[in-house]
Amino acid sequence: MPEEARSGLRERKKLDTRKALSDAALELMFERGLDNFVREDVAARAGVSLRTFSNYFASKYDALAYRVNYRIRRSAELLRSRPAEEPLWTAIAEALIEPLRDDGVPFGRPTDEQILEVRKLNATPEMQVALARNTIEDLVEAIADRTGTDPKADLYPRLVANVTVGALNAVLNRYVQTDPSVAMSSVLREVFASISEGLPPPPRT
Amino acid sequence: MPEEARSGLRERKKLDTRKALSDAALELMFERGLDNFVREDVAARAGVSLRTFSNYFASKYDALAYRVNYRIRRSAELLRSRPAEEPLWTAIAEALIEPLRDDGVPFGRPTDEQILEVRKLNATPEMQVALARNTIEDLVEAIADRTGTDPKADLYPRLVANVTVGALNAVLNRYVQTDPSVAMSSVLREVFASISEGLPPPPRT
DNA sequence: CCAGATGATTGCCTTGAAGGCAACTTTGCC
DNA sequence: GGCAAAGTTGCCTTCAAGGCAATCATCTGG
Repeated sequence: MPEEARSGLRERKKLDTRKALSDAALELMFERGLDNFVREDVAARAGVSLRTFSNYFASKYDALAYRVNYRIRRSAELLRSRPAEEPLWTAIAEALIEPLRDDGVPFGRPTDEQILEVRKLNATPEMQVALARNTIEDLVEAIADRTGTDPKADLYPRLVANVTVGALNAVLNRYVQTDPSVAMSSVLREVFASISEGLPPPPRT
Repeated sequence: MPEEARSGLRERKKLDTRKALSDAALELMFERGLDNFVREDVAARAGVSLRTFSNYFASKYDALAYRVNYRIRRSAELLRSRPAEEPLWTAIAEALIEPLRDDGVPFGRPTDEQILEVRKLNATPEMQVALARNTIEDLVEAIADRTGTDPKADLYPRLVANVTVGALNAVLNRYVQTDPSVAMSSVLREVFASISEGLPPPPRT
């Protein structure tokens, strides 16, 4: 059972702490830059001990990746509730897009320096690890459910999940690296439509 | 200029050291298990200092990923020399397959325990990242060349490269997770054919 | 409502990773 | 042979990861 779904004071407090730690990490990154704060700073700002930080997140990057990972988990859920007759890649695209809408702008409109920090963050291998962790498996499960395949035995759901994450990474990389004048949602729709057509060679530039 | 292409005693020695470190890491993993050796052990076996290990590889996982990364770089080269009229995904599949043939069986036929170690290794996010690092860019360049797109400005080559790596990861995961009775090359051909058809939902089991 | 059980928080500690710096050694080249 | 460039090494500091046990908060059954 996912932590988000349970109730009770204890569970809610844990969730609050996790979110507080994640937010503190993001704030510190924006204030000081990615390399100018340590886990202890994050713990201090969230009002817990360093050891407690370790109980919640395996690394600074896990804390920074929390929001994104949360969104992808939500996307996996949403994928299950998309209409059954909807084409697979449309369902995947829409499931990925919806949590982006909800999230709004957590820290106000980003300044140029903030965008630069996010770009640096996304480029680090540690961040890539943090993003890969905890998300692929949820997607594999959801896709297996939807397509009636076996997540353990069949290659198919894992393949689709990997392709999905690969595509998402490409779009995110591109989004942060160039001027985000085009809305990410429309880029995502195009990309997944293109995948469902087999990614034919000459792109319409 | 890639390190592999240069000559001279100095360059050759560096290459030898790199390979010795990578091999030592793989041997140690098979002998002791993934979690039962440290970078210092690897350095000792390769006959260099720990500090030198750090000069060659950023992490234990980078050392373990060296062979695979080397193969992928070779695949990127091979992709450029595939016939121009060949469909893109066929060219990619064949370019990925060829280096696998050359490599043979580096450590003899793997035992069950060795397969288990490789499985554990491939499952770690650290390894997934080590695999993607240093290779994606080469693939992006090669794909951009082949498709006449701009690796900086266009989303297309990055998208295809990410999808390729994602698919390769899925196959590698599957390969070590189940009995490798089917040759990897034929699985790769099927997978990329399937991608070029848009990955239609019901897989032929 | 209370007392034991269960789970969370914390401090302490050990191990390992990462990488800057300067001394020293090897290779390349004239 | 000898100088310059590049590779290797030891030493060092900082940070990360996580086991263990004590303490504290929440939960649950009587």
